Amino acid sequence: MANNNPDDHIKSVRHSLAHLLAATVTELYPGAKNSIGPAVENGFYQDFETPNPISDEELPKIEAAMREKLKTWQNFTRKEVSPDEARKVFDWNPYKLELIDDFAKEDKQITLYTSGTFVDLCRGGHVENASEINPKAFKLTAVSGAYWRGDQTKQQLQRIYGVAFETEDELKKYLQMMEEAKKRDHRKLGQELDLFVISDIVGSGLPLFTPRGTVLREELGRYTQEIRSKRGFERVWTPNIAKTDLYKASGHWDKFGDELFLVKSQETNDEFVLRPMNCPHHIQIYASQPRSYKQLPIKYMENAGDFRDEKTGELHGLSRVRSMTQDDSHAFVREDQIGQVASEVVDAAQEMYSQLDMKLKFRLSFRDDGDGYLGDMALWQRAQGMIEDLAKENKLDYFIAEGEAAFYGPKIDFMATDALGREWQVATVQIDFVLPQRFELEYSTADGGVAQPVMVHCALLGTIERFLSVYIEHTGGKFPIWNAPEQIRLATVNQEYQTNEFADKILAQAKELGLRVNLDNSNESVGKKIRNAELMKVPFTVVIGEKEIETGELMPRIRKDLEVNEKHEPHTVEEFLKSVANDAKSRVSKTSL
RNA sequence: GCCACCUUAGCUCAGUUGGUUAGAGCAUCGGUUUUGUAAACCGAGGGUCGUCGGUUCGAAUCCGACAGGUGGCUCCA
Repeated sequence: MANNNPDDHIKSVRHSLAHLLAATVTELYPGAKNSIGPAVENGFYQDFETPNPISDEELPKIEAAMREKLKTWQNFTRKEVSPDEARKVFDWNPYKLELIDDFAKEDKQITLYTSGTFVDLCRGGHVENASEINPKAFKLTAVSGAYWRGDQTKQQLQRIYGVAFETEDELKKYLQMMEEAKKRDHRKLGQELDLFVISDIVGSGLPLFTPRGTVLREELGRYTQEIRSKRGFERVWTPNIAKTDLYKASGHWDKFGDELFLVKSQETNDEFVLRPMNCPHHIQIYASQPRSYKQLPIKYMENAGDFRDEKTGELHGLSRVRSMTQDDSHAFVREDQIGQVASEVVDAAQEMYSQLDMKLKFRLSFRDDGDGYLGDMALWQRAQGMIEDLAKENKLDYFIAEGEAAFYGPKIDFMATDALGREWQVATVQIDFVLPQRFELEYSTADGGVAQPVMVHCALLGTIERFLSVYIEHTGGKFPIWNAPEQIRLATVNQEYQTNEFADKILAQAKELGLRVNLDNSNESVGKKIRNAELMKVPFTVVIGEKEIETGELMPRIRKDLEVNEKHEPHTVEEFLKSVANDAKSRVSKTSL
């Protein structure tokens, strides 16, 4: 199918390569059966049942065979067939037979595509001629397992992934981007910059934060609270466990029972749950007193530890953990306040992410027809309508995703784009009519009656751990002054008494200003000390020796990515420290030095 | 949990087809040096080769189980 849209063309190239891969593998591995093979972002894949597992060492061999075969291919020819004809062609392939049965049931026209000697069941979307595929612009990248039709209970197939582009150059660029992503991998930087560790004996998915990593956590945690504090949220503190009854009442027990960590009291035999989320706790604070319409909205926030027993195969650095910290907040509002409160938190998120130098997109996550959602349809529709109105009013860059809702209500999910152009789900705002109902929350109305509040859940960072994984990769570990674990490194030239005395004085002054500063007075060369500070990506390194002692002026060395006005001016100790302290306080990422 | 692959010193990695006391760089420690903007010099310590079991005269190397990790799948309130 000829197409002038370049996006569609590369898709056809990728899809055609999936055919080529299927043709090559079924030939190279007798008995191999291909199932499906679509074009995906940046490339394609094809699933196979194979007599023996294929290992990634075999990919180059397959790739070479693909290039050979490509030479023999010309047109993709299309043929419409009846289900029975198709069954005859694929009598050897149970996956295709299953698909044919499904298509027959749906009364779909069945089409076969032939290229070279390879026939596949396919609805189309190929290049017209195989010569449109650049043999130097694709590469097989990985082999993995994938369930037939994405169903865990079904046969697991071998999936071979490839990437493909129009030109060799684009492929090269893509591979370079992947290299850069590897360099910035938060697990790698987490170790190199000494931010967090994961200990086997503590357990997988349970990251331990070092002093440096803890600074980051706490600076971000403080920021997310400050930004909401300005908007009337009050801090609360609640414990990490609660009786199972709380989660039975909230519905979390049924919804994801096997992901809950259970804790048993040896005294009373009572069962507790390590909390997977904080809403029920906050609800109990709301419910502890009679509330009046005059008090609403009541807004609580807490950077709260949560625990979820994720399956081990799903754990990944800081982005998927078993112990996490949500910068959670819950507003209990009257129905007429939903819009106002929700747009407040949307506004908060926008302020925050612009400060963090990340672009935001908004996904309106609505329910689909499936079950597993609590609350009646009318409530859902009302809430979803409100969310969409809100997105329109705030002129958000949004799209709607059905089936992405929480079980208790629809949400706005915030997708942040990082420095490498990758999108991550971070913040979320959720409107919830269900939990207030389950916990029978109420407030007295102006006319002496009672009404049910609505809950607005919101986490700006999402979880601090997951956000850190994104943020570390976004910044590449070059943190801005305000949250840099170490802001200033003092490097002495020698170990003379006067040098140390002067350095100690600066150190004390800096600490007085609340700066995070370290002194390196080890017996190393100045070059080595600079290098070490540079490797740790410390924003300012200050060499201290005779010159500085004499003049009382410092010549700070500034990390390259920080924008400065007057780089090489000497500054008095006081000027320098105050300016760094100001930049940290106002959370600027460039510096006024 | 499932599929493939991986696990050698604190870190990054060598270690030939199974064959004596398992190596290097960085880091650490000791000494010399007292240093001016990205790596001073010399020396030392550090490993039950992830764990347990098996095959073998002999295992870091081959096989199995378990643990941890990587890439996916499934899941993701």
